[in-house]
Amino acid sequence: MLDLKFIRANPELVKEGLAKRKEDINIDRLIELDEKRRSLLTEVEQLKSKQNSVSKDIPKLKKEGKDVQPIFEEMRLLSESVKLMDGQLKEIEAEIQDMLYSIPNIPHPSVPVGDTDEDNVPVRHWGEPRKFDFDFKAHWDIGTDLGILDWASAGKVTGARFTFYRGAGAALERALINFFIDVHTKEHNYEEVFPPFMVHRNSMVGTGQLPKFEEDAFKVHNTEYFLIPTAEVPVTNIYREQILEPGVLPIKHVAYSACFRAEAGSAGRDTRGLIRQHQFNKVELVKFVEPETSYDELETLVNDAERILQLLNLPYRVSMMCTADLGFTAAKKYDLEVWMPSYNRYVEISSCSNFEDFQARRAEIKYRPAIGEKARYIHTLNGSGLAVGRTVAAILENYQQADGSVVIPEALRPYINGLEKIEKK
RNA sequence: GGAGAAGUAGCGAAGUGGUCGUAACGCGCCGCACUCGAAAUGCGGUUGUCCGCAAGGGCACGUGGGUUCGAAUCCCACCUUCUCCGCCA
Repeated sequence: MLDLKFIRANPELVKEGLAKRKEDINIDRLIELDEKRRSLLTEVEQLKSKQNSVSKDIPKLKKEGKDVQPIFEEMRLLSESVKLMDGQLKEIEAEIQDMLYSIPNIPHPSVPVGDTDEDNVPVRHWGEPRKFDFDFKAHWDIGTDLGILDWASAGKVTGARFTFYRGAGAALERALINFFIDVHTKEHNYEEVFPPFMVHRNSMVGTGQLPKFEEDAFKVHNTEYFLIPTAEVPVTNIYREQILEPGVLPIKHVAYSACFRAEAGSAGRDTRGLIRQHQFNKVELVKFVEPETSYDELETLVNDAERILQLLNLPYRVSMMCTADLGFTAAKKYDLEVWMPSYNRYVEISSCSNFEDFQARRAEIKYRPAIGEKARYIHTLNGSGLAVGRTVAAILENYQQADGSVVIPEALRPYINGLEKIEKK
């Protein structure tokens, strides 16, 4: 959410930002509503002030034995017009709030303007895509052939876009989760959190999934709860409606969670394999930082996520997302994209974003720079560190052997009982 | 799921229809004094937010409604926490 005062003071800047995103939102209408609101507010507050001062005098007058009935009559009328105006005010404020909730973040000046993912800008590459001297397979075939990914059972038990991991596959998934968390807690100093996988509506609004993207989320029947699309939601909302004390920033959390996404509008895309599931595992990094440091923190966040791919020796590249791929809440976003032989391209495995104060303003997260100073909004950032299912896919494809087996990356072996290779039984 | 109790400043807590919510009192925190320094003591300060250039004003006692000239206080609904019972991994 943008600051209404900022919009009021910089309407052209906001319009430019929206134009870069091809968003058509009537900012003039918003400013007009804001003006209406403020004049109505001034008016009703004057009436309330009168109400208060008269109310204060009534006990005195009563004590003096004066007749207060005429004053009651007058005040009743006053009270009625206050109620009426409060009602109008509430309507205007609701409309303003709706608009503010639907305005995306303004892209950072360094973000390239673009129309499609083709306009994203590769920043750096790491590792070389492997040259195969045999007919390599896609991960869904590798997984099926090794008996470690069971699509058929998941289809029967639940439906499309779900899978069973079996045997060494299940162990691999579990090992990756532990490996990721260990690297981030031990090497990068993140505090581990294990969050609830369901949250209520306010939390989803706080991080920006709602109200605009309700069709992307799974809502739990008979409750007001939503299945989380990412651990970002519960973890960021830990600090909702809070003023953080001086000295506690930066706060860094790493959280494993299952993630649930309806994938509305993605029918027919990536239907095979682990790339686009309704449920997947992810280890998420979330940072709460002072505004002055947030862009430096974004760079280290990306580095923290990259470290995992380097340890696993998976070739990847880092891309800066253009305005078309930025997402609603981000001011700037880097994707880590891992080389996926079956796609013959790099595939997103982590998104790292700086939201600046966009989420903090929605979720009311502030900090006090020093004792006695005024509270300010913090900046929030998060990034995948990494998506687990996609990592399994990348390992299966990049580490496959001519005989159909898959070598386990060395760094991972301590987490999977020293297993060196997954072979067909 | 059933019964009961409770939600007021960073924490504890007073206030049960008005003239103390810039919210008693206590703790904590900040400053000053005393001290070589510290402790103790004393004095002062210490919520957030909105409108406004300012002066000033509005709002907030878990949340949302209602009653009333006036609500922390009365009524209704909901949320959360605690205790007991039931059930359960």
